[in-house]
Amino acid sequence: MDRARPMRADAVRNRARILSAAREQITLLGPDAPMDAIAEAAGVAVGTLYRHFPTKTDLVGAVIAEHTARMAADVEAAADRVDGGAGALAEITALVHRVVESAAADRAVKAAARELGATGGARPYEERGGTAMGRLIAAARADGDLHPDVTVEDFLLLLATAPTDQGPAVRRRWLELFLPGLTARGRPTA
Amino acid sequence: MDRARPMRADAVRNRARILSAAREQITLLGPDAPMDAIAEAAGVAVGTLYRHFPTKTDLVGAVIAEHTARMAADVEAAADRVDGGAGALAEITALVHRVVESAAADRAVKAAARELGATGGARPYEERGGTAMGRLIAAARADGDLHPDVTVEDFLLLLATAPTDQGPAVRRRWLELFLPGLTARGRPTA
DNA sequence: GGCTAAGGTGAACCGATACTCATGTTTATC
DNA sequence: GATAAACATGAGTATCGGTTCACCTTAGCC
Repeated sequence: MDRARPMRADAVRNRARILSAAREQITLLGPDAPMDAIAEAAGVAVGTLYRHFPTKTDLVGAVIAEHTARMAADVEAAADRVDGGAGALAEITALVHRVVESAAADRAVKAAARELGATGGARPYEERGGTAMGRLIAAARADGDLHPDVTVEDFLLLLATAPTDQGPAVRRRWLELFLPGLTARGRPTA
Repeated sequence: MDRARPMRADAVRNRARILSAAREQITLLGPDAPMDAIAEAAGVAVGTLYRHFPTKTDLVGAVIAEHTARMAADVEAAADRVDGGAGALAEITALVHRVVESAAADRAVKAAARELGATGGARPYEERGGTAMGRLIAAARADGDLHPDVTVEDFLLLLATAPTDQGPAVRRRWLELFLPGLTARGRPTA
């Protein structure tokens, strides 16, 4: 593979512009942002857009794949810091706050993805993030800071249900209510 | 007011059928269920549908108003039981489970309402529900079972973020994680 | 039973939006 | 700097869904 000759320079540039414009316009106009608007924002004709992404589902999928990759990298970095001796629970708490804010910023993109059934190429990143999250959970549990039955799925649930359509203050309050259910002190083991 | 003569019998019947069909079709086909599908399911022509509800927003608004009324009645009943001597925290817990399941059943309707900005005539019911919820909170706090800083808004946040797009088991787990943040034992007062 | 206003009908209208394709332009290679 | 393969263009197509309206039907009252 990789037999094909490299993309032409202008094609590379346009592809990047389209991805950026898609994220921008979806955030601005909502999940139903028209392809025409995305094309115009990218400074490109619709036909070009469709050359790079044959379908809107493909385009949105590519945008969430980028998002997921960023998230996964953040989780991995946190797990690495914990391996380096940092406090696991503190890392998790800070990470969760960051990830939730990040999800809120891209909430329209996620809505578009759900609406279209777009998974893009996000799957591998999801797995990497999940693995790293598992490391963090194990470390925090070893410290005795996390309730023993807490799993990666619980954190995905947290991520999936965070109030992304409200302000940061609401999310902080929400986490203040949610996180105790995950910690050892917050919820009795019984 | 109420000066107008009563609705014709067939009009009353059709109105009810339309509301029922709307709920059914939106649940079945998603938030974007076409008006034509709703009309057909109601056994009525589109024109009739538009006679009763001039706009899709009005129709969806009427459906969520019904939903909200049911919820509010449930909250008030619980508050009344607590006034009658029932345990406040237990009532709240059971209530929250019921309300969340109910919200899950009508999740597509709520999505449609959000999408259209339809508030319908739900406002008064929201207020009645809020007032009753306040009574429940006060009672539970008096029992020393609820964290002192918990408000009605916190419960609205819970309701707004419940994972309605997943199975009941996931919601049970989610509540298991969330509720400790509201109780006195679950979260340190410090 | 006949009258009339309230109610019902559904084909047609209209705007929006994802997607196509015939044609023109540019990059990269020799 | 000429050539061919990539790439870009954007007017046009197809479809879909909310809404309208001129005309028909029926309930309810005398």
